Amino acid sequence: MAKPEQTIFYNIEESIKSYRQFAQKNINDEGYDITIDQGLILNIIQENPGISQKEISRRAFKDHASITRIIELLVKRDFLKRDFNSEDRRRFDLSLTEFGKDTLTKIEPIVDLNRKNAIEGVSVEEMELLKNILQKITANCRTKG
Amino acid sequence: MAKPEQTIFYNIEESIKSYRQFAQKNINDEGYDITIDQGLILNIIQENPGISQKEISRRAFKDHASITRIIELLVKRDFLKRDFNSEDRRRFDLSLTEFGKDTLTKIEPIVDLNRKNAIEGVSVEEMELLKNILQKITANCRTKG
DNA sequence: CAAATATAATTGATATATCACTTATATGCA
DNA sequence: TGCATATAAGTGATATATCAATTATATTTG
Repeated sequence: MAKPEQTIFYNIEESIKSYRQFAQKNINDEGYDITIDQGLILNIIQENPGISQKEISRRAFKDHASITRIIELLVKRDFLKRDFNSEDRRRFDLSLTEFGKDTLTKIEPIVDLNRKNAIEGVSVEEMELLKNILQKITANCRTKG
Repeated sequence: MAKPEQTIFYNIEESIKSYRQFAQKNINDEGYDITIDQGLILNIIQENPGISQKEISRRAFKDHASITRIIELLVKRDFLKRDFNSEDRRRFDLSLTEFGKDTLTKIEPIVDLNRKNAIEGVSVEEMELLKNILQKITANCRTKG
């Protein structure tokens, strides 16, 4: 087997883990007790009123079981409100609480800055290339899987 | 906040998750009950006799607590043998059992094929570019973190 | 040498990932 | 209408990630 360190998958893992660590640290350092995944889910819900958990799971690229549990936590921590959907009783209406909205508003600039800092020195063309290649890999894994 | 789906980090997450899913499925389909992380750790140990858990954690880009637990599992499942190190009693000597060696030998061609298939259609130049850009992102996150 | 410090590994707590299975409800079709 | 099937979400089991604190041992230094 080729040495794992020499494969591109190692670099991909390394970069995304570095980013997650970096992003989480900057949020914690500002005094917010929320994970980047939780923030991501809050953002998706706020931007897509009426969204189903299934659709959140697709957008966040997470398993629906994970979404169930993250939402549970978000409700427990009072970031999120969950009401039954009157039209489809299998579903729930998710909405941010005032505290959730407030927190999201405050962490958004941190998240934006994190992203900006992480890609500093990478040109627009490089970003396009990077995106295209990654999408090619994703497509390979999906079609062959 | 910019839409998460439009950031490069989304593409990175998407590609690495697709790859992991694809790779794991192909190993399971061949009848092996081992995770790709466990296989990775076995490979690192086999290729680096006498390696410490600390060093494994650095190479596998995993937290040392994760390594402790993965190794625990590998021992429990009889893939790995763990003896006290006579020179430094804080450390352990890790080595693959016959079953571990055998399993690794058998999954290696699958792993190689997985990697090959996942990057099909990506040129050598593109791979170099991809690697360089990812390393730039990693470096940004580390130096700014 | 003894105390301070550093290092290797473990543990506990919490969060997330993934799979398979289940439950509840909705929808489509005979 | 009534049953088969599809869909939304939850649950249980297991694996992994991360942080902080702890334990055991080694090394450094006064």
